[in-house]
Amino acid sequence: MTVVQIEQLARLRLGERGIRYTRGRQQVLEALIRADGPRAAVELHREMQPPLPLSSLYRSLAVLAEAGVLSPHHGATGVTRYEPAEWLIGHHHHLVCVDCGAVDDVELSSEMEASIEQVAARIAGAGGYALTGHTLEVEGRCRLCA
Amino acid sequence: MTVVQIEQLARLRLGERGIRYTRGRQQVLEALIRADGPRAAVELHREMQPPLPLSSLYRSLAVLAEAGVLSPHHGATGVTRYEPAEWLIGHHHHLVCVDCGAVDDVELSSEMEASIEQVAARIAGAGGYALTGHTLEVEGRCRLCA
DNA sequence: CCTATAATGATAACCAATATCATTATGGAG
DNA sequence: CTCCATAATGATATTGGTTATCATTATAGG
Repeated sequence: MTVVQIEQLARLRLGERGIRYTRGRQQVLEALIRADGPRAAVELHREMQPPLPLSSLYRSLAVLAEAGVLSPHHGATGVTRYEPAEWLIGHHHHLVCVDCGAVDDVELSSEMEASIEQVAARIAGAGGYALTGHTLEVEGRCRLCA
Repeated sequence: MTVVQIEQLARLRLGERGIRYTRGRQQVLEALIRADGPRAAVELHREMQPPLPLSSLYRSLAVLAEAGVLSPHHGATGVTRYEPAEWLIGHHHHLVCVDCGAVDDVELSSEMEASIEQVAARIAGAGGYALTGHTLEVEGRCRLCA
């Protein structure tokens, strides 16, 4: 899936809900597509050119998440990171560095994914929950922090 | 493992580090042992009798986490929940309600746990990380929110 | 082109969490 | 047991990420 294709789908989804795909929101989504993992508002603000005002940035993130285009992830120290939703960039898991907090996206082979899904279904069933999703958070020390 | 046994181990660990196991810290740990899942400072504050001051409560949580007695978990809306570390209450996973935010602890059969560990090791290896741990977060809707 | 509505962005407000610091409690030495 | 050095407490102030407010600006449809 190319960047353009993803944007196409996102624009469509927003259109269905009467939400405009404005320049600012485009900037945010594109930055998140290019990033290879979840990013926080402050991080995006630093690396965006021109730098969207923080208030608009936060609102854009909230709007896009509300529309299901972005998924929020809650990391350490109370910061919320966002990335394009799974229906846009595919189902994946996260590899988190316990030292520096870096987050990498990881895709699994279908066999591994299947075994995890099976476990998740069992857990949900045992607890009387209606399963809606799962994430395997793998923690470790990245090469730089080793 | 009984509550008393867990407290014994915690007290020992604190003692090794020259940290006192005071009444306030005891209250916090006991409340978290009784709770069957992670709890936030505010939640503990509500259900503790007598209600430890929030400032002390936050500090106790930080001290106990720093000493490795508690593990922090970062949930939605930027709140941090704590629970006794796994070496005290055993390795487990979390079942999170996407609606009300309730969190239940779940233990897996050794076979399921083994398969997840295998996947985690693969992921860490592929990303060049030194594996330190993993958590499978299963999301669903609890019975009350169904 | 006009108008209704959505989006923006500067500013203020919010709230969980942390830092400060004077006071109190604790455990060991004498 | 008493004294003392040190740790812990708790009221208060502060921080920092995030959200709300609201006047201004931009956009889509008629």
